[in-house]
Amino acid sequence: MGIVERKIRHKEEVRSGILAAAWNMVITDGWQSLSIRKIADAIEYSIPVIYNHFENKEAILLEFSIEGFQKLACTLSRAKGLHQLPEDQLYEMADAYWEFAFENKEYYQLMFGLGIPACEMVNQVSEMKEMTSILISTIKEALALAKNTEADYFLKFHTYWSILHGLVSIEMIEKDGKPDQLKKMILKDAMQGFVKSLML
Amino acid sequence: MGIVERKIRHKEEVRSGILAAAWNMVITDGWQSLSIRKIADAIEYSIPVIYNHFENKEAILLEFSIEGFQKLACTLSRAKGLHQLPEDQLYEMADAYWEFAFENKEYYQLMFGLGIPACEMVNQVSEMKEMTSILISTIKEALALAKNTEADYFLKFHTYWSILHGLVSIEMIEKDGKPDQLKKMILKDAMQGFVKSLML
DNA sequence: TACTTTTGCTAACACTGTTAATAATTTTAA
DNA sequence: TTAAAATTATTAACAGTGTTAGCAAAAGTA
Repeated sequence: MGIVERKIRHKEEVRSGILAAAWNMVITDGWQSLSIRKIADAIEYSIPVIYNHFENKEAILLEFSIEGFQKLACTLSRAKGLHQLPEDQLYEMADAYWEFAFENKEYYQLMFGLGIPACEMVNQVSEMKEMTSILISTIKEALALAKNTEADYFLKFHTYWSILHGLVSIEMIEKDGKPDQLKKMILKDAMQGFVKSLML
Repeated sequence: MGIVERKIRHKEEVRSGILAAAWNMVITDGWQSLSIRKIADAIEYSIPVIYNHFENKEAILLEFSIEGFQKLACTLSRAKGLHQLPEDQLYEMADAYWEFAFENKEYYQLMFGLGIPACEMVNQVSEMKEMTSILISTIKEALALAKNTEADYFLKFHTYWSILHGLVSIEMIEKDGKPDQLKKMILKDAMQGFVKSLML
């Protein structure tokens, strides 16, 4: 008697229906506008049904976040397989990482809690340009000896800031705070690498 | 007649009272739990009064965001002033940037929309470790020739990932998307610098 | 057919940001 | 001093949000 099978099949249909509806809304209007009520509306079930499949809203987000990390891990693995030399692998993986992030913006933003509150704001903040100009002028001075174009400065500035912002972001995401001494070492190491690469 | 002066003084008192109450709540319970109602409650005024001073909730956040960027720009400027050589300035500024971010977590998180939705999640995602291990193993292989400790791998991995995550984050924050070609150049430049620094 | 279990729904709770209409107060003018 | 005007603050509501207790309906079992 495949009755029980039909039941769990139906249950999974509803479950994937929830995810599909949710994903549809995310693609259309972003993570911010995802709501339980709208999902319930889309799947034509009442609200509490959703709570039979997911403990809460965050559980749905977690589902997508896991999916995102799976995809990313897979992408990196494939990229690595294209080369033998670790250097080449690092280039390829960086490329793949970057590509993934922008071809799967929704995933990436969810995975790393990105640009949700300040997204619309940061660009209005003129004070940010002040900060930017301090950084970029120092980069210029650091590269003054060699012959560099304006584009070079821009690239180096971006790298410099990205290292900092990336270090900070990842550190803040991680729950278990590292010892201060280790944190300092991470920063120092990253900066030494950058400055070395600046001086050719 | 200082009547009008008293009025605008009072108005500014209310305004700064709103900000003070808001900041207090942010320090205590984070950005997520900031609410107009709670602010109104704290300053012992009704809700609409807040809308006489700020257009909406985001405007209050914007106020703090601007404050944050001002502080950061000031901090960087002071750090730069401590040295003459641009290399030293870059080190010092990186240090100051880092220090600022973690001594003003609330500011930094707001400024760059950080770790809000996924903060509690990312650490639960075991799939992230899969991605991490791919990266770290490749770093290991890249450094295999020289004699390195486990700590060295860890540091390089952090730098590598931070560059990527930082680049992506900043790119996503910025409203005006750069041309794809330029994006590619930014990534390439950052990666070349990193790999160069890897090879001493 | 009667009982039990699963399943789904209604309705509510406790919140959120925002605003229209109204009352109270204060300032200005007669 | 009194009446009109302008400012200021309030109440009450709208339109949302996530979440859940209690109840009705359907389905499976005896």
